Parts: sequence; structure tokens; C-alpha cells
Amino acid sequence: MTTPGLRERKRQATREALRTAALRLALEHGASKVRVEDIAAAAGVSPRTYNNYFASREQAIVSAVTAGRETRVAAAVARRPPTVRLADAVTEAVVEQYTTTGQHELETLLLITTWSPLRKAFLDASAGIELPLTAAIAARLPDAGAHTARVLAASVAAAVRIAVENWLQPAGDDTSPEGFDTGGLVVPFGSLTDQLGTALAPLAPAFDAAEEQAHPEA
Amino acid sequence: MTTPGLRERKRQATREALRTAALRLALEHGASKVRVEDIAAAAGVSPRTYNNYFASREQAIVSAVTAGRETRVAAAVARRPPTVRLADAVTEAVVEQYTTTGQHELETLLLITTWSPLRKAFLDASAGIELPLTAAIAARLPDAGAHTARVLAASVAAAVRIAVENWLQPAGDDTSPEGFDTGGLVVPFGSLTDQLGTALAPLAPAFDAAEEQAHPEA
DNA sequence: TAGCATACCTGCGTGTGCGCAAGTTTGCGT
DNA sequence: ACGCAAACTTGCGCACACGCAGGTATGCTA
Repeated sequence: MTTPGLRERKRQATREALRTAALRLALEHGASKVRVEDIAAAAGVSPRTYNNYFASREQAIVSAVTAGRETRVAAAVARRPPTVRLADAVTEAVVEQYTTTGQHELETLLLITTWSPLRKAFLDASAGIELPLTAAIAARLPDAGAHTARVLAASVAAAVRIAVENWLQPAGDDTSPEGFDTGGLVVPFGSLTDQLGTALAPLAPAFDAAEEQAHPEA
Repeated sequence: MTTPGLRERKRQATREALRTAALRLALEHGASKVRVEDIAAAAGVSPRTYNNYFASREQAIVSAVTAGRETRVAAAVARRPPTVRLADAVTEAVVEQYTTTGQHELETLLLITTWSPLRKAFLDASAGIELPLTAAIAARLPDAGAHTARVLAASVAAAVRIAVENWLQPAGDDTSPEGFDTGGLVVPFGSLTDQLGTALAPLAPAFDAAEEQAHPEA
């Protein structure tokens, strides 16, 4: 692993500075009170540059929580031995990464769940696993159809999104009234591990079929 | 005075970081042992960027000492009331700036005098006053010939260079054997104020003549 | 409800940093 | 004295940050 060169290191440093500044300011002053201008100033860059890194004000905040999760999930999949079913490898990898790195501080989690734009951005962030995961799955299915890996990865991302959505079931959200109401507050509904398992289960046959086609067994 | 904008502020910050890093490293490890790469790394930029700011390894070090002197001399000239002779205004301004801001720490001064490439760079730095000084002189001679101010400013720069050169009379330099020999060490020779006065004196008639032509008195 | 102000986000031109490669100088070891 | 290696300096192309201007959403006030 070679050193990425000064340009790339500064890039990552700026990303990280924006992330931490956004989260800090959101915790200090409330998520809805933080302006892009403030985050940029705290990170030492121009507001324009902020939008070169993040497309919305919320992305930087959620990025502080989800940082690197995309590549870690993919790496976790690649780490499983080829002997385990691909469906299991993916599920285990997702659960592993979402449960070990997911729960920073309770305060941060509440910050995200309490403001609906942040919740939305948090859910959208799960789509980020699609590309890295595509590569990891493709490595396991070298002979599969051209788009098989992409479709499977995108499906996993969608399933994860739904799992997290259910987990963060917002109280008073009439489209899913089973949420736990705590006076306007939003609380996790059930265990994240269970939600992920349930959401990913329906995809297992698709993985099995793709694997079957790739390595037709005797 | 408006805020110069983020881009310009970062520029100046980089300049300053390079200056201080260069001086610090030179004091710590010896001037001849400092590589451009080290200075750049300490300032957080690439070696290529160092040479965007300074044309030689020595310039950053001397720049740490002469920082801003160019504009301050010009400002000091502009500050004198129009009633005083231009020749006196310039001389006073030069002496004022070179004696009040010139002597940082003795250690730094020795650093510069002990290594001849640094001495040379230090002397070359005096040419930097030419452009700002041109503007200041031109402001006092609005009706003079097109190049008069430039010529006078360049002459002042040359005179200053000679004054400083005499002041730093290197021991054992055969071209000027009157230096004070201290076993290979280089020591100031006479007072800087005197040297500047002596070097600038021959230019006074030129200033007087230019002023005369600009404001023909009764 | 209409108008207005604030903040967000994006497109575009320009300035600057980075990386690389080439030519040169400097100092050292053979 | 010669060759070699390390360091310096500069030209060039590319990537990124900045500043500005324009279009949109959101919230407040009259």
C-alpha cells in the first residue's frame, strides 16, 4: 500500500475536516441552525468547496457517522472465504459493519433521528454501498451476467435502506404507525440486526441462483 | 480596508508558513543542511509549490527576516510630509525601516552572515524595494520624466545593497580587506545607520534636481 | 396572501497546487 | 580527475479551490 500522495491526502483531510466540523456544529447549535457557510468556515474552505464534497447541507453531518462504511462493507464481503454462501457472506458483512460502527454516541443518533431532513439523508447514504459492493460481488461471480452484480448490490442497498428505515421508525409517521411514540421523539424500533436480517432474507435465493450459475456443482 | 478574500489569505498563510519553517529548520540544523523538500513538508505543501513562492532555497530564509520590508519602506516614504526634501524623506525612511526591523535575533543574523549563499540572497533581497519605492517616489514627482522615479528607486536599492554589503563586510573577503576578522566569522562593520547614510548621500543631488524640475520654486 | 430576505445549490471562468520529467549544479567517493 | 548520486530549479499538464452570478426553496413580515 503506497502513500497516496499529497494531493489525495489533503483531499481526505478536507473531507474529514468538513465532516467533523459539520457534526460538531450540529451538536452544538442544533442541526437546523447550522449553515453551510459556518461548516465551510470551520473547516477552512469556501462554501463553494463544501458543495464540491457534499451535495447537501445534511450529507456532511451523516457522513461523519457513515464515513467509510461503504468500502468497509465491501471489504468485509471480500474477506469471507469463498466456501460460505455469497448470500450469507453479504448478510454477515452488512450486519457486522452496521452494528459495530453504527452506534457512535447516542447523542449523535438522536440528532439524526430528530430532524427529518437528516433522517432522509441518513437513509440515502445507504445507497453509497452500491458501487463498492458491486465490485466485491462481481469478484465472487466472475462468470455471471454483465449486470448481475450491479443488480444484486443495488438490491442489497435498497434492503439495507428499508431495514434502517424500519429501525428508525419515526413516531407519528402515519405510513408506518407501528413506531414507538415517545412524545414526538423518534426511537429505534427493534434491533438493527434483526431488521437487516429480515430485509436481506428475501434476496438470498437470488444470490444462490447467481452463484449456482457461476459454479455449477456436481 | 476590505478583507482580502479566502484565496489571498491562504496564499499569505502559505508564504508565512514557508518563511517560518525555513528559518526554524535553518536554525535547528544549519542553513546548508536544510533541503527544499524539508521546508515544503514542514509547511504542508509540495516542493514544487515552494518554488512557486521562492526561486531559491535561500530566499525563504532571508524572507523570514526581510518580510514586508519592501512595502514598509515605501509606506514610510509616503508618510513623510511633502515639505521635507525627497532625498531626506527617502533616507530617513530607509534608515528607519532597516534599523527598527532589521535586527531580529542575533542568532538569525549570524546564520545569514555565516553562509555565503545566504549572504548573497540577503543582499539580493534589497532589490525588492525597487517596485514599491518607485510608486512612492512617483507620487512625489508627478510631473517628472517617465522613468525618473524608476531610476531613482533602483539607485536607492543599489545603494542600500552596498551599504548592507559593507556592513556585513565578510572577514577574509579580499575584495574588501578592511573587514573585522574574528577567526573566519563575519561581523558587522560599523553602524548600519552610518553605512546607509553614506551610501545614500551621493544620490541626494539627483533627488533635488528631480524635485526642482517638478516644483520650480520662485 | 404577497412580497421580501435568507440560505441553498449549481455552472463557469480563473488562479493555484500538485506531480512528473528534464536539465543543471554540487559534493563525494573512486 | 572522473563518474555518480543527490539536490535544485523550471516547464508543462491536470485537478481542485475560489469567487461570482443565477436560479430555487424556505420562512418571515406587512
